[in-house]
Amino acid sequence: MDYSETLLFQNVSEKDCQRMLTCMKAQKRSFYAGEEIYSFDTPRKIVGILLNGQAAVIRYEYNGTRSILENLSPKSIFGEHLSFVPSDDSCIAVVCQTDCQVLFIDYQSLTRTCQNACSCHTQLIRNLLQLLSDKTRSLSERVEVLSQRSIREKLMCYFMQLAAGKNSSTFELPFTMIDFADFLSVNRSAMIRELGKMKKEGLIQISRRTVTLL
Amino acid sequence: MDYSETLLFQNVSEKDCQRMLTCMKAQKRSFYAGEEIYSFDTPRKIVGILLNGQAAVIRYEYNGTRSILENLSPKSIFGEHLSFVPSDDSCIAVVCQTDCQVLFIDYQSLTRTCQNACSCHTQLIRNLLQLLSDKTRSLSERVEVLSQRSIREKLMCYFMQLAAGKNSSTFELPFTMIDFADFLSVNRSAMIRELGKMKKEGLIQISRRTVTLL
DNA sequence: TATATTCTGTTGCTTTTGCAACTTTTTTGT
DNA sequence: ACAAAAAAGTTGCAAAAGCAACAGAATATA
Repeated sequence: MDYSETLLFQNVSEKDCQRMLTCMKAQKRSFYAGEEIYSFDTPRKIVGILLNGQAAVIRYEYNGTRSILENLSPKSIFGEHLSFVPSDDSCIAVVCQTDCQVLFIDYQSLTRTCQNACSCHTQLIRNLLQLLSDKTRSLSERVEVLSQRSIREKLMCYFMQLAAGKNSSTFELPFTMIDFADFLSVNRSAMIRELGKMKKEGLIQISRRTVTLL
Repeated sequence: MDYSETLLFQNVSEKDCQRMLTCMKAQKRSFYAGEEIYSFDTPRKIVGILLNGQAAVIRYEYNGTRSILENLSPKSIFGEHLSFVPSDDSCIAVVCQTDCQVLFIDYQSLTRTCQNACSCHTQLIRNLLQLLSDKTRSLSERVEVLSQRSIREKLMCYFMQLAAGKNSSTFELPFTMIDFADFLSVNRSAMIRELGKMKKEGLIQISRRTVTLL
């Protein structure tokens, strides 16, 4: 794998990159679809970077409710330092939806210049800044959707984000309907009912996972 | 003002600090309670750092709905690069709730080493990393609250965050009831009704803005 | 200190959402 | 190509949340 292709090692030579990976106790691991990648219940001082595949931060409430807190695409970063705190009656984990590969890095050695003082570490921190800034942005988008009051408003808000992202009024939903409802934190059948109404009212077109805003 | 007291200029000498502030076209501005500090409608390539006072990121929907997307305490960072995208039927702004002071910095010169190549710039980026990591964490907490399904669950989730933050089961709400409802994205009277029920059921004690978890 | 304004808390009614149980369609695995 | 499993979609009913119009309390202002 060419690590310099990942955002984190952007503008770092492959050679420096390998040296730093050792220095930072980096581990690459592969997971099968459905496997748990990371649990926030037993937090470790590491960050994970999704190299490829699709994953999600999921909260399982003990009453059976499931919520998708965050949808992770390749190059997303996650870890205890950056994220969620499980409560007494829930557990939170990163679960992969497709097979995927993850790079785990020790957070301390990532943010602090090591004794070997690799000059390229500065570049690394700059890259990390970019990753975090992206994460902030995606979490803000998430807050925008979830702070909408009705199911219809949540749907429209998210659709507009997807449309803006693709720069097109037609786009694909990255979820099954089940996951989509858990992502919006609403009841699945109520959501499908609302989608039906919006379709009938001529607000959207939707077939399978393809949506068009009208 | 001693800038080295702000998180951003932590471990930077006052002298270096002043030099960099010039280099990064930093501006300190004061605002009165209720004033708009920053609007996401006409985004500028700057970040703001709240030096003191209380502010909030607020979305005004044209149908009259108001939502508090984020609550900003001193040392919080905000700006176009990190945050919210207003839609066609809403506008988003940072509004201060008390008098406050804000430091505005050009984002480009903050993240890129300038020609003068101040050695201390590395420290600055490290500090910025910390600010962003804090922001990520607070946004994640926000997502956790908003992804709760019922008003009661939202209330309890937020109360537990406040309790964890103060390390005490008694804490103060940082809002009026009106703002609190807008923060949880729920109807005010429904929220107060629910608080009443929770009190009656012995889940919490509440008088004015002081809450105790039982 | 009187008056206006904002905030808090109540209540009945309406609308939306959630829930459960079900059928139909699609996907997966052998 | 078939069976089994998972996902998508429907519906009636129940529960929760929203809304509007209040009254009383607290706060600000003149």
